[in-house]
Amino acid sequence: MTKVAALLEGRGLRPSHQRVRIYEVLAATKAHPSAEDLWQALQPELPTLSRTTVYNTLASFLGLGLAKPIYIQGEELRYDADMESHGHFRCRSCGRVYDFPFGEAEYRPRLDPGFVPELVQLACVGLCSGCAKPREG
Amino acid sequence: MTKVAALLEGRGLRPSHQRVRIYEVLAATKAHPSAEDLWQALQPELPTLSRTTVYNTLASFLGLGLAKPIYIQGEELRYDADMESHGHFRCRSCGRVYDFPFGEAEYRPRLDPGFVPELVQLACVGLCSGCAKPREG
DNA sequence: TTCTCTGCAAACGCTTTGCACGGAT
DNA sequence: ATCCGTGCAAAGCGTTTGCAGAGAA
Repeated sequence: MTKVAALLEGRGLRPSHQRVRIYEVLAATKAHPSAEDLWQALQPELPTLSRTTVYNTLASFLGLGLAKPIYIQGEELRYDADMESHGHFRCRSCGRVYDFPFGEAEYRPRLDPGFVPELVQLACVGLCSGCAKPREG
Repeated sequence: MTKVAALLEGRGLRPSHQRVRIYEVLAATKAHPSAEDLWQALQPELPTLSRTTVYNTLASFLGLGLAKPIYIQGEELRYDADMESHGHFRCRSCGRVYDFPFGEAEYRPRLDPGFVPELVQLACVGLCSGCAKPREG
């Protein structure tokens, strides 16, 4: 039993080959893949894998706290197996999404009394270091 | 010529009755309406108004800096005619979206060197004052 | 056998596009 | 007469749902 299989089983999810591989691919990347990205990445080794299974599996991961959804400006939903609190920076030139650290404490919103924040998300759009200075370097 | 008509004309947009009314309804609310919301709100007075026109018009407003798009956790796109910088709080119980003040300066993300943020968005999900303490008051 | 998982196909909700009519310049 | 604006209908995209067959327990 692999580590990932044990992890899934520990959350009450049967560690099917599909689920294990979807989790492994998701956890191995920092590219914040969409469902489609994951499906494409797995096509070579699992040519019969259906998008439905990817969607189903990702939905289970979200419910079980194994992954977080990343909503970026009306784009397709992306997923992240890194459960640490962090912000996301999307480069408007190359489209890549980068993490950056942030403690929720330092971005505490100035809400009216009685409002209870449960989730604080910080998102940036701009130019990444690679795209901002193409002539330097 | 009304104030709104002049505003639209000043941006090079012909102040048709539809456009003027869409802008007026958008500017008069703090509810961050979706295209569908605006279309519904205008049905009584403009029963022939099409959704397409609402979408077209809102797209022009965005392009001309007359409104801002609000992307909330995979929900339908909402619009805001308030161009001031502010965060959005969505109550997960009642679904309402509230503004809260924030200067981008106080939420400056800790990005790696070379990254150039152009837009910083802070979004919260939680319970609003009305839903957080239903028994008090 | 029973129950979950899988995956095809169809439906779905929001948004965009193609196109033709109509009204303004 | 020429444009731009409008609005119907259809397409598009990401995602969800219905259902039947496959596979594990």
